[in-house]
Amino acid sequence: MNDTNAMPAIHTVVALFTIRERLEFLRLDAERGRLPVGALLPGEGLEACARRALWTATGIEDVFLEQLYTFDGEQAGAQAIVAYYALAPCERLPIRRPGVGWADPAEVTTLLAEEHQIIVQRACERLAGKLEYAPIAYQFLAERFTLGELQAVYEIIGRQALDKRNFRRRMHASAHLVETRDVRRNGPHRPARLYRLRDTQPAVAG
Amino acid sequence: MNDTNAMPAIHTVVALFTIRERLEFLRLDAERGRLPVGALLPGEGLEACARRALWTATGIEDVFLEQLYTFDGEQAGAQAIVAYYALAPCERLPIRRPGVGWADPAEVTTLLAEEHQIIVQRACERLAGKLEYAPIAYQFLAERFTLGELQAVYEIIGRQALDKRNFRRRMHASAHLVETRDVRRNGPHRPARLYRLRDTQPAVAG
DNA sequence: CGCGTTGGTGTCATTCATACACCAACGCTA
DNA sequence: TAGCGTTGGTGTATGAATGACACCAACGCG
Repeated sequence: MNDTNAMPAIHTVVALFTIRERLEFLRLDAERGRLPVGALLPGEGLEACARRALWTATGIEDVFLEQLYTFDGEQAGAQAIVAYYALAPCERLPIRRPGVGWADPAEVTTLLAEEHQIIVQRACERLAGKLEYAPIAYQFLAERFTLGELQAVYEIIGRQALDKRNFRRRMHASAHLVETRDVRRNGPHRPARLYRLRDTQPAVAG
Repeated sequence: MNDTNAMPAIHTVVALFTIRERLEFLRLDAERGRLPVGALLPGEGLEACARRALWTATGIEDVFLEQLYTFDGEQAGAQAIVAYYALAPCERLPIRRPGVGWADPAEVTTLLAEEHQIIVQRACERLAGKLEYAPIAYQFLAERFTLGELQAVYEIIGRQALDKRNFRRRMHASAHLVETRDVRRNGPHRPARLYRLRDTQPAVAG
C-alpha cells in the first residue's frame, strides 16, 4: 500500500462552495463522504488537475478556482495533496449524478472523511477573511445581480447580519460595482436595480 | 530528462528573509542564483523537507517557516514545487559557507533564476499584506526588542516611513507587546525600553 | 384598494487615523 | 564639565470612516 513506486505522487482536492439559502459545499456520498480528488497526470498542471477532478466527479466546469494549501499526503497514499477551493453560483451547477450533493460546512465533522474536514474549514476561514479585501462575493452571483443578493452573500459568508444602508454605502465606495440600466422584477415588491462587476481584473489571485 | 519514473515528484523551495538595514533574501550563488531547493524524500513531510533544504544549503535551522504557494514543476523537472518563506533575525543566521549570501529583493530579476523570481516577489507581497493583521514583524527581531527596532521593521517591509507616536499607540493597542523591566543602552542617547512578544499563540498560521 | 414584501435613501454620534513638536537621557568631544 | 548630537518617549487637535437608526417606494396578490 505504501509502495513508493506505485504511489501516485500528487493529488489535488477541490472544495466547491455555492450559496443556496446557506453556504454549502459539494460532497461525494461514497463511503464516509469525500471531496473530489484527482491524481496528477504527467505533464498536467496542478490547477488543470483540480478542474479535471471536479469535472470528472460532477460534470462542473468553468468555476472560480483558487489554491488553498498543500498538505502532506502520507495518510492518503500520496506524497502531497494540493487543495483548492472553488466558488460558483448555484444556477451554474447542473448536478445530475448519483452520489453527488450539497452539505453544510457546519456539519463537516459528521459528513466528511477526516482528512478532508480541514480543507472545508480552512476554506471557510479564507473565504470570510478574503471577503473584506477581495471581490470574491461576486463569484456566488450571476453576471448581473441586485444589491440585496450581494448583501445576502456577505451576510452568509461573514456570518452576521449587516445594516442595509451602511452596506450599500460600502459597496458603492468600493468601485467594484457598475450600475446597469435594468431592473429585475422578482416578487410582490419594488423591482431591484441590477449591477455587474467592474471588469478590470482585481490585482492578483494568489 | 522527462522520464516520469526518474523524476523526483516534489520539490520544496525556501525564500529566507532577514533584515539588515534593508530587507534581504538568502541566495545561493551557484550559476545564476537560486533559492535553496530540496527533493521530498519518501515519508518526509513537506515542511520538514523545506527545513532540510534550508539546513543543507546554509546550516540554518529553527526559523519561522510558512507555506507560500505550490507551483507547477514541469520546467524544473518536478511535478510540483511547494514554496515556503522563512523569516529570522539576522543575528541568528551564522552563514559561513561559500556561495551563500544576501540579496536585495528589488534586484531579483538580475540576481535570481527566472523560476525563483516569482517566489521572492510573492513572498514580499504576502509579507507586506500580513504585516497589518498578523504578528510577523517580530520574527525579524530578537526575543527582546525596542519599539524603535520594531518600527524599523514595519517601515522596511511596508516600504514607507511611519509616524513615531502613531506607531507606538498602534502597537500598545495591539496587545501583542509585553513591556519588560529592562532597557537597552545602545548608543549616545537615552536607553530604550525592551519589549517582548506576548506568548499566546496568535491564531492559525495558514 | 389595502396589505405584505423587498428596494431604496440620509443624518448624527462615535471611533479611528492622521498630522504635528517638544523634552529626556545618554555618549562623545572639545 | 558643558554643549552637542542622537535616539527614546509623550499628547492633542482635526478630518475620515464606521456604526446606529426610520421611513417612503414600487410592486403582486387577494
